[in-house]
Amino acid sequence: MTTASDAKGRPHRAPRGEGDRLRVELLDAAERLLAEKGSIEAVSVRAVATAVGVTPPSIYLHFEDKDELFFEVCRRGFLDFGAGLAAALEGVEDPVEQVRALGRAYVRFGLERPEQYRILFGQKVAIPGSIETPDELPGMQAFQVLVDAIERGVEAGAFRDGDPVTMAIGLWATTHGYVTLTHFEEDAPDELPIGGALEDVLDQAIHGILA
Amino acid sequence: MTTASDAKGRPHRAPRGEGDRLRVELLDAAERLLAEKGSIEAVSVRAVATAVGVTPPSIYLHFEDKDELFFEVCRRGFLDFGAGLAAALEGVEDPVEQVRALGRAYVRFGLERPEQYRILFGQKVAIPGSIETPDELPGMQAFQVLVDAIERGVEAGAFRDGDPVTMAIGLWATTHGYVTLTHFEEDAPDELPIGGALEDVLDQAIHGILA
DNA sequence: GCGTATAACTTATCAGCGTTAAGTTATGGT
DNA sequence: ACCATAACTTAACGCTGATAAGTTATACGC
Repeated sequence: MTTASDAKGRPHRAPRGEGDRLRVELLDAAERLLAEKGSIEAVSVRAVATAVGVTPPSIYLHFEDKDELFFEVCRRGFLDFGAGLAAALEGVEDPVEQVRALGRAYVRFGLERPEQYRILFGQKVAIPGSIETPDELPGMQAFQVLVDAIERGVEAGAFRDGDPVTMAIGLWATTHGYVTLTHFEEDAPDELPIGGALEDVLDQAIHGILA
Repeated sequence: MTTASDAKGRPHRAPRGEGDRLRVELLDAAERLLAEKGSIEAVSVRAVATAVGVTPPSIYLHFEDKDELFFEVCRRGFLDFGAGLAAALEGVEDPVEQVRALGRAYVRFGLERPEQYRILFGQKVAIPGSIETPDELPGMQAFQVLVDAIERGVEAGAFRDGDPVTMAIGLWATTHGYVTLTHFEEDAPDELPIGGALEDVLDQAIHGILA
């Protein structure tokens, strides 16, 4: 077992210029293990390393530390999320309905992928020093999509005349809170009637910013 | 140092029936250290033990494990939370203003004690098996306070004619989401303009359920 | 006031964690 | 064919949460 292949026959050493191959494999493994275990603390650096057939210190050739590794995992996950939101806008013309569609898409993502959502939004992820502007923060573009939709609604006279960013914060807070509470409900011993209230909750939130 | 007193001269062994004295001291120390360090992971069992002048294994005579210790810390904190909500209602007659006051009190707690809030509402600590009904879940009574306030508002004709529980869910989701997002903002390198939007967000949410 | 059961706490130790320093080996340009 | 070095390993550090086994002080029955 001193020679270089794991169970899948993978040679341990990548060719010269392609050290990043291991980097990607580490991210894939970390993402998978994270979905399995459900929390960052439950996924050890050692587990990630052995999952791809490599020793733990190799990770530190590609990531500053464990935090950076999992931050990167989350950043990748946010790309899916953003894509889902963007897709929700397609074919919807009315700005109010666009906002409603975004809310539904947001909640759908949160409920269909609870583990991933919890990691992205519900858990404290250390932010590496390499990130300096808010634009680089994962999820920020997704927020901007919402702000833009509201802005269109304001210009169209559908929403009240106010700061779109503030309205977006309120809506984001509502949907995020709804998702989190539904997660909590699922973990709770008996259930609150939260799960079925989405449409009403969205109605209320949107009604709150109508003109 | 084999004999039994720490820096404060505290004898290490409690009298016969009063083993719970150490339990309380451990909870106090854990709460203080949690506030200092800002996260559970940063507070080791060893640190809690030595803070009260005791060895680490002593903790396990009073708590199942580290999770239970810190869940208990938060459960105590929740008594303050409930009291804060109740206090927020005092002197406020108008149901709409009562709901607004509850929202403010909720957010205030979430922002002043972020770690405690994260543990209680963020489902970061496993719920001990000893809890069996929702009523025992921390925060459930607080939710009922909100439902009752809304119900009064509905009866007074101030809020729309609908299910108070559904409206409460929407408002709870909004405040909870607002708190969570503000936590996220504080961890971020630069800031979103979330922190100062509370009053507007509350306005929107309440406006959404007005008659 | 003595004996003794046991509550209250300690000693010693475990396996696992994230991380680092130093060593090794395969690779590709010259 | 050489050799600089990218890519990875070996070995180890100090820390963590946790447990099993040992010790000591206390309070109650007699």
